[in-house]
Amino acid sequence: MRVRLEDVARAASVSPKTVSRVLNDEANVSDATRKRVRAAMEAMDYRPHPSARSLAGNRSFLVAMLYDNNDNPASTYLAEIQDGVLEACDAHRYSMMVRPLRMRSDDFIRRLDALISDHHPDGVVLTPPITDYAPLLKRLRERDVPYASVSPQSGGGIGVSMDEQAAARAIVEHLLALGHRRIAHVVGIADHGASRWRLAGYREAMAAAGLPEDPALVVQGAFTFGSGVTAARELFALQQRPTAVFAANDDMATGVMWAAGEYGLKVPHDLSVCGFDDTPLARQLWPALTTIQQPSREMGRIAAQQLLGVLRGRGPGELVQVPFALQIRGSTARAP
Amino acid sequence: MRVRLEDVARAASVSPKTVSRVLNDEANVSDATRKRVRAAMEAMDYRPHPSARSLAGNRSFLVAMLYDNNDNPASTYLAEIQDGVLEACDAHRYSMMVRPLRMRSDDFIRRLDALISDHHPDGVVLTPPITDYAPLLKRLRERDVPYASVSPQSGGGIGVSMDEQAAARAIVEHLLALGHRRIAHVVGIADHGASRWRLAGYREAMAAAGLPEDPALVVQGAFTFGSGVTAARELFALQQRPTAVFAANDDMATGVMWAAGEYGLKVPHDLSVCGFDDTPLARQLWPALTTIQQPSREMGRIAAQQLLGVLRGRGPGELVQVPFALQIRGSTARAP
DNA sequence: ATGAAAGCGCTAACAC
DNA sequence: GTGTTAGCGCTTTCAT
Repeated sequence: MRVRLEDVARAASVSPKTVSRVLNDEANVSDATRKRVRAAMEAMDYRPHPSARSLAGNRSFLVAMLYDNNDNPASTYLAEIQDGVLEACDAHRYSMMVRPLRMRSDDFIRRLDALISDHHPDGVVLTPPITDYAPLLKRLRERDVPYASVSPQSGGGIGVSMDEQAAARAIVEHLLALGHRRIAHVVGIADHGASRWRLAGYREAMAAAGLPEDPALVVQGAFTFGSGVTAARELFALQQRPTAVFAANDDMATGVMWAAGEYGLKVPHDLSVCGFDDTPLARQLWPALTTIQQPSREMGRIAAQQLLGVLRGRGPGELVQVPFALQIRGSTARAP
Repeated sequence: MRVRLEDVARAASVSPKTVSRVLNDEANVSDATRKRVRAAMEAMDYRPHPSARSLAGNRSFLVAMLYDNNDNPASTYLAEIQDGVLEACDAHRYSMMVRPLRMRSDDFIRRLDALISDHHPDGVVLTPPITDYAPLLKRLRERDVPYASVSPQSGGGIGVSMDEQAAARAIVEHLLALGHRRIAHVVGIADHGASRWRLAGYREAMAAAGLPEDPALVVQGAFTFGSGVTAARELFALQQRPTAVFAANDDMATGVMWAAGEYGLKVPHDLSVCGFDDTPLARQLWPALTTIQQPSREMGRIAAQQLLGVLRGRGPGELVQVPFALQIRGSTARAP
């Protein structure tokens, strides 16, 4: 039969309430008692019943991870974040649920409300791009649901972020160091923070090198392979082709490499290409892709840790900054 | 304030128990009453409290999806399955949790036990390769936890499967039709069902074409890009090189294409390459990869539906077979 | 076909 | 520092 809190209490010769206190790391239990209760729990392999706990305590020990499955980033990226979040939740014996939501759908808020009413998560972790969706944030605050964000655009909340602008700058500086001057940039979906930062980093590096911005070299993409192909065709049709292309993510960079093949351009001999994210794909291409590595798994873990800190009453939480790593591979070489 | 079952009962002028009956689709409620109660629920936007429900009813309305995050398949594959499972769970107002587990770890069963004791899932969905891990299945049966499998090797249980052997046969027949005779196969991780079926299909097609098996043309891989590269190098070093390579998944096929580049072999002119799974990568390579498309998302949904059918007392469930689709792309062409 | 009473396993509020 | 009492919101069992 199931071991209940009451059984532990009897075994440790204390009241149920005391066992509850120990279980929840509350104060006002003497060290001796605490130890005795812990031993009893251990010996009996006691597992608190989550439903009883949440019913009585009015908290669910549940964290929901929200993501956009419409114009979402690469599935690898999300999978890694998810693993990180899960890891942190496990460590604190919280459970996690995942919720795909469509930001561009008009019943977004209704679905969010349903999630909250149906499952009562104690908090949520937000992943890009919904990290910056104002109506969502507003609703979460209205309903008093704490949240932590992965790579938010604004700095107000808690969670984790990476200096994407500095990373973009670093990758463009790498191209500049290889002697490239006509460097193009393929932009991501307009309102995503990722797109803005990477574009800003590109501009900053170009300006610092004394290169005036050539609007023809900045083309719009949409984070997909196909949009990379289209953007690259536009670039290759120019009178003065770029000698290097920095795409705002690896998928678009792959599209650029594909289009290069169509145009008979050899990468990296005729054209250097680089991306952003370091998806597994980046290593599998031939030549392998120069890109920026994000510690996605760790970012997921950190965001969840910040949220859990708040839920467990361990202070207000913060926005943690993580480092990036420039991965130089075969797709970039000296300018022709 | 929260609307409770009792409030609905009052509004519909019935007892709480009757509302409960309606909520759970039980018998012994007159149509008129049922309708009235439903209307009241709707009007008040009633949401049953999941914890109260599971505490009193001794069921969690929770489905756990188990996967191996050690030698797991591509993350895209799992992400799609996950989305499908989630879709089915949502439709029946079950919640879903995901659990990475390491099959090759000695505390596997302990972790499984912890999952069951801590979260009390009403059932679990198993994904390859843990679908076939005997100790796991045994423990689930011992603890009376119903499960449904995605692509199990043995036919006893419920879930969903695809005729992978027929698919492998089809892809090899495609190569044969292009005039290839020296067709190599890169095998996946030995004990995975996927590896066995795909190898069996290869053999079957070759035998049917009257080609004796050449052991040198069957090399071991491990489902990873790197293992595809290694396997291909082995093949290209042969006196008589193959003119086509069928790799047991897309990642390995990508490795084969990479190695072909190293050896100066043009795909598909000098060498045809095909894979299995139709990951997004397959379309992004250049040339794009001929492969087998699995309806992963739908498979996840179907597996979950079968499980939910059992949990909801809707009969015993079955092992549903789904069709595959041969995707012919640029990586395969007439034999040189 | 419907209802009354009891209780699932835990925690909140309040004693002491 | 510890215990007592009364629920949390639902389902069970057993009446009727």
